Amino acid sequence: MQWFERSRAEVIDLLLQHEISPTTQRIEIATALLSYAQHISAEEILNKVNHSKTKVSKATIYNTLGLFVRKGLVRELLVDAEKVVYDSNTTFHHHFYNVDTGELTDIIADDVPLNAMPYLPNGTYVESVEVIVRLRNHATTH
Amino acid sequence: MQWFERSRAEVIDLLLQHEISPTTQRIEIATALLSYAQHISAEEILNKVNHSKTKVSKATIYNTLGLFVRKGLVRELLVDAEKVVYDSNTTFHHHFYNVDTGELTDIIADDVPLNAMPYLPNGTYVESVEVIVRLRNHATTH
DNA sequence: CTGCTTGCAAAGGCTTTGCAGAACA
DNA sequence: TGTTCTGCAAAGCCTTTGCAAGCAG
Repeated sequence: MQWFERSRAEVIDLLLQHEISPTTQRIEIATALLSYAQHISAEEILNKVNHSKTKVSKATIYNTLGLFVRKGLVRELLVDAEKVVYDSNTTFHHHFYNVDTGELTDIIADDVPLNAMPYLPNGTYVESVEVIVRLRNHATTH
Repeated sequence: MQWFERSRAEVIDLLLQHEISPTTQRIEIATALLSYAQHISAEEILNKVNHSKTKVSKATIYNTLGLFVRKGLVRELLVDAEKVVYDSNTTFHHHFYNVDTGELTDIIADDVPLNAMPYLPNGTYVESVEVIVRLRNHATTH
């Protein structure tokens, strides 16, 4: 699945749809998040944004990411003990994580029949489902 | 699924089975891990162990946990951006994580038909699969 | 002896916080 | 002018590392 670099107007629209006032910094960060690189870490956003005209501080990056997650604009994804990435694709899908290369790719949900949700504890409902399939490369002739 | 407090001999055996030399500290840590509280964090282990006779340093806890994971004695489980827990149940199963209470419970794998693994990237094999179903409590009358 | 283990304390890396100034309505 | 937002620097937290002492074979 590919993403497009969104137009400024599109990004602003998306922010508004999620009840986020579209400040310059937030537009910048959202644009980075929504660009073709779907899975992006806080640090990568920091780099990406600060290569553009608008500079954004670390504090603002982190605060804004937290805000975006709370507002449902992006999904927080735990791939590694020490690695959180943000996923701009909020549709229901899962992930391959290649431990050897660090590569993270989507699995469209329909490919993984995960419909049965039996025995839900009483009084609870499902907020989200996270499936991470950890891959390794086959040992090959070196 | 319930676990038993293992006998010292059992724990040593388990360590040996995983090619881990059973030092005093490792036995202590393994016992904590294998006790009824299946999902336990580094900090909880630290507390648990240091309430026993044998004190173990933080450094050793972390090093030992790393060792155990590498040797396949326990499974590292990412529940929260900032929370890693260790799961002494290494059989194939998944987890409910109640965001409201922090409670973490098992889903036996058979209850979630997750057999299809289509479109595996070329040259890779599945190392592990992690499914976390995030739950919330239904809003009720207060 | 020689190598593996442990533990202390320091270093590290990422994230959050406090607070003052800037931007916006 | 009041509220929201931003950014700097400091603080915090969990985890790792360096290194010396301890222990085991």
